[in-house]
Amino acid sequence: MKILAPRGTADILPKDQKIWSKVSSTCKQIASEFSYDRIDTPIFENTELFKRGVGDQTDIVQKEMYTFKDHSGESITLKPEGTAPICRSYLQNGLSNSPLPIRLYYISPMFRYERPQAGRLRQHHQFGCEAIGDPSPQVDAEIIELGWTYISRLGLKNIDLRINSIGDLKNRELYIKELKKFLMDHKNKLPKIDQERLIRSPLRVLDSKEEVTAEITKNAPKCIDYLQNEDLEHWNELIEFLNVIKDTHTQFNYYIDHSLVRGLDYYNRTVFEFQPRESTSQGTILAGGRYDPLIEKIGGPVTPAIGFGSGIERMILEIKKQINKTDLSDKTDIIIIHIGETTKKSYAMASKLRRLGISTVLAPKRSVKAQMRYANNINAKFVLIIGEKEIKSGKAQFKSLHSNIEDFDIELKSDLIAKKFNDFQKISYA
RNA sequence: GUGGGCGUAGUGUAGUGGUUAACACGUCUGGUUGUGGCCCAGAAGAUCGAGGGUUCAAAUCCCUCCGCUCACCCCA
Repeated sequence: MKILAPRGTADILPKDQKIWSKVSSTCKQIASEFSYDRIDTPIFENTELFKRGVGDQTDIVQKEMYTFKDHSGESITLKPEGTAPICRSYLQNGLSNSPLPIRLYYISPMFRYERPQAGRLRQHHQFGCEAIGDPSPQVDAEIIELGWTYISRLGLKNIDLRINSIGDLKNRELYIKELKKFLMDHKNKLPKIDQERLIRSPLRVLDSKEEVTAEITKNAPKCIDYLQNEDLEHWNELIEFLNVIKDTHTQFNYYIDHSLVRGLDYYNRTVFEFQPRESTSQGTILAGGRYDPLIEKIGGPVTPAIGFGSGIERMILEIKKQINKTDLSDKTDIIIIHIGETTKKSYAMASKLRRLGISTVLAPKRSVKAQMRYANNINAKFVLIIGEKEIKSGKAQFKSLHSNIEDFDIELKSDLIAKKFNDFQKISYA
């Protein structure tokens, strides 16, 4: 029986490493532009953190966590999301004593026991940013702009921001009551699944995929109509900020989505998602919101905060969908072809060239024809041919496989070869 | 957790009861003596996802399991 990777996990193969490192270096670059500092928290945490932070009744905690007891009987959970651990670390390490808001980002694997499908894995990776300690809408705007900058820097087009406000707990309760009342009036017309949802979590009826329901909820009461005082002010001001962002980023586009509700308990006020315009069901590539109640829930002082998480695998899916597939794997700069009893000397030459920063391989010991074929098949840029003749004369043939540079002889000195190679590189980019 | 589709060489597919499972791409070798890409010839590579059952005979029919995939639930 072959051993396979566990369900819902994936190897990141050599051919994909280049795009992965491109995405993660973009994360770091953008975070740094916005002055966010990196933080890493452990892969696992005490289970209690997620129960209190994410919410005991959420699907994530109820059925999706990788939870186990360690040898001391402690209940441990592989992190299903990034925000609660950051807040835990923020409290534990006294980051609350730094000038607030503090700006943090992370890149980390996440674990959720779910049924895998396109864009959904049991282990996936998230890039996330959190700004802790500032209640004002300018930070909401900053976080959203950061997310947008990240997306557009990766070259993605046709991505929309959906945004909504779910206010605070009090007006949300009031709103839910009104929404329930409204939906009850149409209960008989609702599909079974939404009748159930109406009882379990009425907000979910809003983003139902049933057409009948969508038709009905068009006229449903809207959450933002129930915002009051500071919540309303916050919302209105955020919209102004969004318009500022729109003025400075040509492709930026947002729309208010009254059906947008998020599945984690800690959110309040601002919630948002970035989604490709033509996306399937797992299309959301970046999502977040304000989570002012969270830190208090896990035992800290009342502390406002906002952030987002972005799935790297989904991001890469979207990049692959949108951007022409050029061969992204690294190319060999020089391959050395060796004939006769020159293998040791050729080996030494490869070694020297590498130390000069040139990606070099020694061709496998086969016939010259086969070595050349190999050189071509791995897409090497140049070939250096070393035979007994060359060792005697001290000069070897240097040959380009792609450009129309003519073959020529070059002295068998690594620094000269390296220099020549680098000169050619410059020409080809000019 | 629920429901649909699918598992045949590295990859993509054909084959729907009957002799050594086919094709394309990829890989390797060769097409005289030390030169790639095109072309030609050849080779290697598959316990037909696993286990069980029906049958004289199973890749093909049935059952179970595993995996992939799509949708739902939910989410990045």
